[in-house]
Amino acid sequence: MKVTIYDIAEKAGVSIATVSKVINNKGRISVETRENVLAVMKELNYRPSIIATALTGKNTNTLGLLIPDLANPFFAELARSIEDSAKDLDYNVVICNTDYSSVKESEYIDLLIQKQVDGFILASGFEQMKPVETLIERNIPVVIVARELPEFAVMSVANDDYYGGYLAAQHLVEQGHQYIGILGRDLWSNRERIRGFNTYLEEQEIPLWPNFKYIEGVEHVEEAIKETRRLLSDAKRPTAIFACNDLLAAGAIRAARDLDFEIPEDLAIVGYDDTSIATIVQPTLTSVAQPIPEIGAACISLIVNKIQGIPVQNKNLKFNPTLMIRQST
Amino acid sequence: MKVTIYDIAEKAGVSIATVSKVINNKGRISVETRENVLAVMKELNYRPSIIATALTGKNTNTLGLLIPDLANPFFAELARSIEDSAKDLDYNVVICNTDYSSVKESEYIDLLIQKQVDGFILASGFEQMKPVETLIERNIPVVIVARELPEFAVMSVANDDYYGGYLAAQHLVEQGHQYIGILGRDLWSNRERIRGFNTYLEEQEIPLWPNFKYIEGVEHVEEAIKETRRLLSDAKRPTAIFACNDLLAAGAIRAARDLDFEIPEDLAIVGYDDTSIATIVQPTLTSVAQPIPEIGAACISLIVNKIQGIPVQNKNLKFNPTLMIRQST
DNA sequence: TTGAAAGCGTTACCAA
DNA sequence: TTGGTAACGCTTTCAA
Repeated sequence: MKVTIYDIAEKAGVSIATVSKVINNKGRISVETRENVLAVMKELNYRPSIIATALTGKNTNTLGLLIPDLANPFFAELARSIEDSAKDLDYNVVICNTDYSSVKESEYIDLLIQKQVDGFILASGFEQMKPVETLIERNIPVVIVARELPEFAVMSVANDDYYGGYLAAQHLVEQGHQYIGILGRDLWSNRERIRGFNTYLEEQEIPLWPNFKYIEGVEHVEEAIKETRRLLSDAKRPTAIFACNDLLAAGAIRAARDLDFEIPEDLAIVGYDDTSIATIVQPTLTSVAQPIPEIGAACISLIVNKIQGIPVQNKNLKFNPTLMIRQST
Repeated sequence: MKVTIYDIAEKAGVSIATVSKVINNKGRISVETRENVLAVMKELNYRPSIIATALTGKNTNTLGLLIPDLANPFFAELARSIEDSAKDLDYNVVICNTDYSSVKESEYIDLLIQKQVDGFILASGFEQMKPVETLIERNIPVVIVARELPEFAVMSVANDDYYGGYLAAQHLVEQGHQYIGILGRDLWSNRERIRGFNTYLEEQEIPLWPNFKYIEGVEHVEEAIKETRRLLSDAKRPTAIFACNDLLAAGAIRAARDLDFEIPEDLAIVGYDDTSIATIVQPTLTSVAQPIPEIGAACISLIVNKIQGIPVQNKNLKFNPTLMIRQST
């Protein structure tokens, strides 16, 4: 049923080798034969099997993307921008949700290796390094996005989390806040954000939040509500909150309003990622913006160059975040 | 570098045919040989190449998912639930954004056919039917999700849009509203939702909104803000708005508040999809809920059964939406 | 119970 | 400029 290179060869009265050459624009073929073959291909609506092609050692033009959770708007927007950029270069993306689970990370990597994807874009947490090492050992192109792995010589794309945290602190302090709560899960990128945040406070000789706790669990909004309640019920409550992503910030806003705190008068809030959430919440959310489309494009550009053997100068791209000031501060 | 069936065969001192049989649990193999081969496979960390397997006519265990826009939380959540369910059955999902573009729909379908995906889940608009017909003619499994194609004998999974619209109308009318604006793009599902909505109004002999216009453009929130402004500046302004998705509803909320309308006192708003947005906005949003996890699971179940040749009784699944009442009404 | 060999749709080398 | 053919890694049929 399916039309193969043999059908084309037969109908065009040439060998399959010749057909293969015109498909790939290789070798020397007379104009006539080429046009003839092309015509037959069009007539029969021929499409080479990528499967068969891949078996001979060529690429599958497929990339694996490991992401913690598509339902988190930041990752959805990142996945979207990666997919868009991939399409421009004729690549497809297999998206896998890991839920921050090391087991799933490892399973998916195994599976996608089996499927012979040309490269991996890792946006998952990877607190566990073994699967990534496997990739590197096997010399499979990898780009890490939204975090860094200084221990490895892998390509990476990220925003400068440290600087983003620094920006957030600076903004809040300039607004007169001294006592600032922090909301975030225990992830590499958040640790960086908090490190940048605290650095600014230290520079200003402002004491750090005394009983900071990382948030557990994946239900961002719910967790943030719970934790914000705790912070606000403190004897000496914070006048501002820095949330390590917009979802957490949305939870903080909700909790604050439930307790009849006015934002930003009684409590200022800064989020991170500047996703669509930031303009949907009320009041709109001041948030540290990552240039998501640029990040996505950079991932694809890095990995495709690597796949095609094109040397790149800078293998570790870092974009500057910017502070989007809105009503919440 | 890569370990193949030949390596296993050699090291185990058997033929590749034997190895293949133990891999697939076929034919009759002595316990000893089987265990020996298994041991060697484990030792060499052997993984069959899915590419090579596929070339022999077997499945790729990969599904194509065409979605209009991952950045829309409804589709992100749907994609996530589909991916989750797929993983449970050892399938991977290639996610493609179409931006509601017929050209992209068609390009992606072509490409994924070339890549020999085992089936397609179509959540994109498909106002243009040709690509879908191609799939059907080629006898490639397809399930349509979030809309129906009564013209075709394809499998489908959806919520009952007509009933969802009806529910929304009923709720608003019961709250005393008579003059209700509608926000929605011109899509099949929205036409159904609006049809259901209007049916209820007609049953109650309430006149329909006189100058209804479908919304254009993809920037949901922005478009909704613009259109809501228009509605609210009308001489006889609506007291309620039914938005065909939560993003539009969020835009309506923003526009209303910008104009100092109190919600729900001055303007009630009902959304659709009950995505995470509904509990993030302020006030929280009354929304017609689709059972997204069930819908995702149903898609995968239908298509995998079809792929594996397992007959299914009901090829067109319809889930009942439910109304989640919150602060906006 | 095991294995030889053909076949899946391509590519690429080497001859012609 | 063209074509024959081995090779890619696996499955499957048929013999042994």
